[in-house]
Amino acid sequence: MASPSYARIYAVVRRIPRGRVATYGQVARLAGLSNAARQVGYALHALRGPTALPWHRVINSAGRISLSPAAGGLEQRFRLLAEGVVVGANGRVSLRRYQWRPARKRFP
DNA sequence: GCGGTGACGGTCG
DNA sequence: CCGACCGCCACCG
Repeated sequence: MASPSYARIYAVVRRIPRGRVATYGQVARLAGLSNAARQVGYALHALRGPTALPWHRVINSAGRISLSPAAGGLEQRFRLLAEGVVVGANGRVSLRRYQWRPARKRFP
């Protein structure tokens, strides 16, 4: 990770509980960043390769897997299903049921 | 330094 | 429920 922003982003992603999901924008806000949803996607993309980070728990605000199947969307779907998150054939996930809702929003 | 780009998001038709 | 547009902003060639 080259920037402190990435570190913050990764720290938030790491807190997403198993079986729950968070949106890119949500991660950005929780990381104390602003209008940085796009950066979150970039930070995750920068991981490339095996990682302990639960990157698959991050989806877009529409409640869908944003990553193309070939680029990893398939794996993401697979991982989510493995932890009990229902994913529709079109990559659809019910935010209503699975979105992570931390007790406190943002950190001081 | 500049312009294109994208694992985004909100709005509008 | 789409798709088109636009605002955003760090990366990369």
